Amino acid sequence: MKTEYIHQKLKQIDKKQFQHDLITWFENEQRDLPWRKSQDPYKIWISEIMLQQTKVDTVIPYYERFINKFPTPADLSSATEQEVLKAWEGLGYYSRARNLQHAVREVVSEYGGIVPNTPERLGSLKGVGPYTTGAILSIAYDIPAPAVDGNVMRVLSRIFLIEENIAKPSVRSLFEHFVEKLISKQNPSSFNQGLMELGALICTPNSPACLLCPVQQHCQAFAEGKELELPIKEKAKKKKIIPYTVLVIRDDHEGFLIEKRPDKGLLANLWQFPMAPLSDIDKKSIPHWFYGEYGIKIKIEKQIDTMKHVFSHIIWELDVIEASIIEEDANKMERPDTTVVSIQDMANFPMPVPHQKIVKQLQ
DNA sequence: AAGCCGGGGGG
DNA sequence: CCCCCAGGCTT
Repeated sequence: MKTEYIHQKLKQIDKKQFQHDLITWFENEQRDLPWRKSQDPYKIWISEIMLQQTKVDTVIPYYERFINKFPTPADLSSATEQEVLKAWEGLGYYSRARNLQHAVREVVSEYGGIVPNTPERLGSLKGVGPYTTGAILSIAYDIPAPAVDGNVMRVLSRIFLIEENIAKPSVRSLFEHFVEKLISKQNPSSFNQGLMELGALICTPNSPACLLCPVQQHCQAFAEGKELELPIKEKAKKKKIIPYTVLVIRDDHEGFLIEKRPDKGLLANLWQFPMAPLSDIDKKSIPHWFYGEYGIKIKIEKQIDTMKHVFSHIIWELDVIEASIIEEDANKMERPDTTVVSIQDMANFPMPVPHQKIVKQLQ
């Protein structure tokens, strides 16, 4: 049934002509991007992980710094996790960085530092899913494998007028079967990158430049004036708002109290100023709450700022206040994951963006 | 299949 | 304010 559907759709375009039009356009019009200067599988890999859910312009400076700091798998393998997180600071989805280092260590120990070139070995590495597997195979190794991301699904849903909900995992698999049939065996790298580049430059979500499109004559959505109706996608759910009071606590020697977040979940292993959950406690009872949690008596000095930070699924509403230490109870065990550092030394600790902003204000 | 996981930019 | 993302892991 599915194969019949794909076959039916594919019959409606001239495959060879489509490949030629797409590849020729890509090779003439592609952007000059740092990861396109080499075919080094390690560098392609780094770029593909960074590009997950992240725009090209954001990635470029991170990629340059990262490759500079960790030029080879061996370099990344021997770094500390905090170094890697610091290099990733601000990029988001920090599990990407942890998984990447874990996988690179496996490549060094199991494959002599050579990135594997089979879908099975590549796809079993941590953080390397179906998309990244196909991207590395095709771009670094010239192997015809589908690399289907949101861009590719948007482009192909328009070209073939596919009215399936692209948010469903089963539909991504449908698109992979499509690309397996459609991909150029001679030049899978330019074919895959061409689809993605087209999605980034021409076949954009809200205002596609169909009049400039190199594959316009193949596009069924354009022919029927439906390009703005595709792809079909379910609406995102509402984000839950979570209020916190952020405590910027000074000691008597220009030091500030920061803590390491848990090693799982949101912003794992990053550092932050302590945060009191306002949904659990009353604002007036913050010093009492803090004494219970940290064993340190504090006094609220003044409000510094309020800020809102939007994540993929929640929203932090932050009330930032300054506090001072009244008295420290030496009998109470200090939390192992807290430390007192100067503003200057804080630069060595990876912190979430809203906390980076607080640091910047304190300077 | 659904939830979790960041951050920035555009309209 | 809304929307858009060059995905993968966990449950």
